[in-house]
Amino acid sequence: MEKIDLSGLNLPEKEQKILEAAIGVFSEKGFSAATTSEIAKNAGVAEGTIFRYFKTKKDIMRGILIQGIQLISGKLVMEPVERILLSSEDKDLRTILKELLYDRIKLVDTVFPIARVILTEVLLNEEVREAVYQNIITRAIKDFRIFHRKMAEKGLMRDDIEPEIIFRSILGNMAMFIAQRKLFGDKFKMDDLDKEFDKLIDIILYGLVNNPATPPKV
Amino acid sequence: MEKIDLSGLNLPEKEQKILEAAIGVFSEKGFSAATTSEIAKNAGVAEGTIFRYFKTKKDIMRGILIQGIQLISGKLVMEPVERILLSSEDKDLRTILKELLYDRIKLVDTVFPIARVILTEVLLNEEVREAVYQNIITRAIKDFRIFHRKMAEKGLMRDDIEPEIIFRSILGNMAMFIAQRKLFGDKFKMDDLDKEFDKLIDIILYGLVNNPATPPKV
Amino acid sequence: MEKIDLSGLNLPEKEQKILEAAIGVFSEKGFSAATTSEIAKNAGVAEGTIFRYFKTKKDIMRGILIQGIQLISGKLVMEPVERILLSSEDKDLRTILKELLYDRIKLVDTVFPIARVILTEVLLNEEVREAVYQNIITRAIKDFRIFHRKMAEKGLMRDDIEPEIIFRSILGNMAMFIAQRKLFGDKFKMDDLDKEFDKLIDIILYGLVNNPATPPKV
Amino acid sequence: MEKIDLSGLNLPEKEQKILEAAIGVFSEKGFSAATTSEIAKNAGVAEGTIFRYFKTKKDIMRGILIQGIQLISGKLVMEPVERILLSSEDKDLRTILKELLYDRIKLVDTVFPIARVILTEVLLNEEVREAVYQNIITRAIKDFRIFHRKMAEKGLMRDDIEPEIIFRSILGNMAMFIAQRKLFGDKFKMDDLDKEFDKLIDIILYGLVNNPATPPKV
DNA sequence: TATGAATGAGAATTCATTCAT
DNA sequence: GATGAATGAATTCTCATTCAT
Repeated sequence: MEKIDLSGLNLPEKEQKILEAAIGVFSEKGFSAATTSEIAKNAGVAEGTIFRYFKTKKDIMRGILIQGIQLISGKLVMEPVERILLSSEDKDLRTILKELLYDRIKLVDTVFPIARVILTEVLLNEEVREAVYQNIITRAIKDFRIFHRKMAEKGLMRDDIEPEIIFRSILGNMAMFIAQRKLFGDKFKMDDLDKEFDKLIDIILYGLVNNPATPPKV
Repeated sequence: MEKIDLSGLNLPEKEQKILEAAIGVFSEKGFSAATTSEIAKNAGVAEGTIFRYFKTKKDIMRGILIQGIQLISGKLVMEPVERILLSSEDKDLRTILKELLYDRIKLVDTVFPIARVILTEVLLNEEVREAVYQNIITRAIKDFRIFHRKMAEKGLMRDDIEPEIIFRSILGNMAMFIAQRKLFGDKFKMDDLDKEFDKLIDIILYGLVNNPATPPKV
Repeated sequence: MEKIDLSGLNLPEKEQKILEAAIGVFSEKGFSAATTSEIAKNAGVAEGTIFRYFKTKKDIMRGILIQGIQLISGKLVMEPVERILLSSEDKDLRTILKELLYDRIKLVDTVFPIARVILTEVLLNEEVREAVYQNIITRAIKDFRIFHRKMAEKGLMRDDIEPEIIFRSILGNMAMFIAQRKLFGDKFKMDDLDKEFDKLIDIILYGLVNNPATPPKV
Repeated sequence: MEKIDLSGLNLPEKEQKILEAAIGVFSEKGFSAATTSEIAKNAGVAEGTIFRYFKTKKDIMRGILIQGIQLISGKLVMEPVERILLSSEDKDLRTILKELLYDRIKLVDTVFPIARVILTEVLLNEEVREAVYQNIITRAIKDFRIFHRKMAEKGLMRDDIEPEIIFRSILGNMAMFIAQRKLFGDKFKMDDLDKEFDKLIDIILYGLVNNPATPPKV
């Protein structure tokens, strides 16, 4: 079972173990099909112990979402984006994007289980949707807007379409790329990761039209 | 509750009712949290009746997937794509795409519940993933390849990147667009659908770079 | 285990069996210490069956209280009292009381388990107290008031003390008599029931003072 | 929460606190529904500490019963009755009874929680019934017999009925009076306590018959 | 001695599935 | 075929009790 490391969060040892185990089980079976008995076994604690840390099974999910959203909106979104925004002064868009994507995709790779838990819940649960929107999406969009303005001012990014829509497109491209790798990875022969990235970025940057003005790919 | 119409499939009346009800309940609660009792109530049959048509609850899901995949790969993928391929001789790519998307998005709108059921299962269930891959994805890619070759030959679509990747990009853009509308629809003020489509297509076609060669949008 | 017969209530067969079993178990162990598993076993049904008839264990208690209060306020209080009131025209108070007590005590004997359940709950549960007060006590007092007025008019019952207080005294005497028999029955050698009744009534009628005017007991 | 003071018993401080807390919780919820965790919280000790003083939860109940019975049979029964027996030489029965009742009822008022615990257990538990019988009832009856003989010799109390039965009647009257006050106190408008006592005693002494020989009440 | 985290047996409750009608 | 009452295995959750610190 894939395990995600929450040791950076300074939770009590058992709580951390329970959350990590729960992420694994929820990720594989979904919330309803997961049992507290299996979570306990995977966490290496007694079933009763779970309920000392989480009043109900639902509260375990809440715990995951809180930690997951924190993890994602912290490490995953805010920090690297700000880092890249600050250091991107003299790089071209392709380089920046590639750097960004590299970082992002590696990260998503490591947080895939928790991301899948969140995604499944987003599909089924209005409340979680709201939380994700408030805590992840709005912050990401805010960050992207700043980045977009900077790029647009330099003439590197189009300005005729709202940044939200551009952001959505980037997200869609990346999400599909990740989905393909994680869910159907064995079914597509892929080039090495670097070449894949170049193609992905190329599409994101220039679209699918055969444009003579398109600069040559790396 | 959203209801999907399976009357085109010539199933026995009760079986069809049960499937339609199950799609609704599975879509809202997920497979495990859905109860056969609620499905029965929504279908207007006795709980026992369900088990005359489906040996187990899992078999209901199988029934949905079979019908859903059939529905999607039939009405949703093959037929319209072929229609567009045959009639696209003298249209430019934007027109074709817009037509295609219009159709697709309307369709996805109507089959959203079943799509959500399939998507959730794809996330959790290797077996379903396999079925979806075999029945939907490969067929769609095969179709797209034909379309791509035609477009590339006319110089309307780039040829330097594999059609699978182009297809993935289109899919990612569309999926994100739909997800935004269906899951967070109340949170974004949108233009009217037509303008949204234009922007979406514009991004798909030309990417996010501020390219002087980009033709003016409608 | 003592069993009470609820067949006069026209409940569904299983519901009746469950209630009867629950009365037995609640009566012996109290509500909290009773388990649904034991109730099921005593009722001869599967544990799950209980929850088709009663949503929760608390609802079983509610069912008992409803049936019990109905039973008591119907058969136990209203009907016989009215019967005795109507037929008491030419009897003296001792005869009436004896008749009344005979009837009451036999009845209480048969409904002892349910009475014990109600009594225990009355001690612990404000809500039940309220229900008992509304449904049993007020009705009993109302009846007694009518009876008291009639007796007082004939000069057979004292009129210088509120009927509620007289009623309370009768109740207290009877309750203690029953409690002694049911809870400590093996510890006191008793005369035969008839003699016991005479003494009980004698005390109720004339008190404990050595009153020369006291008529000779039977 | 009502708290009973056990400081006269010279128990270790923590044991006393635990017993006092347990009386409160048992009295409100009954034995089974009470949790050791709540007892610990109310006692201001850790949950584990309870089990240093009492091997099991049942042993807490045993501790309460032992202390309670001791308390009742000591302070409540023996001492005051003896006091009254010794000092009653020249008082009439009404005065003696009133004095006795005043004392008793005040006392019962203060020990209501523990009395409720004992009563509930008496209803459910044969063992406790036995202990109460041996330690409280027989002693009380023995005392009352002495009192009764003295009164009967003076011609103040009837001699034609066994003292046990007279005692039972007094007890029943008092118990019902207390029950009404404690359990349904808010539902009956009462006179002031003194008048209530007079009526109660009047009924106990003279019964409910309209007896011309009955002396006028105070 | 006191603590309170951890335990796990046992309780209430749910629900897919069966089957007599 | 259709029904829905009955089932009981499985699940979540509680809580008395233990024990390392």
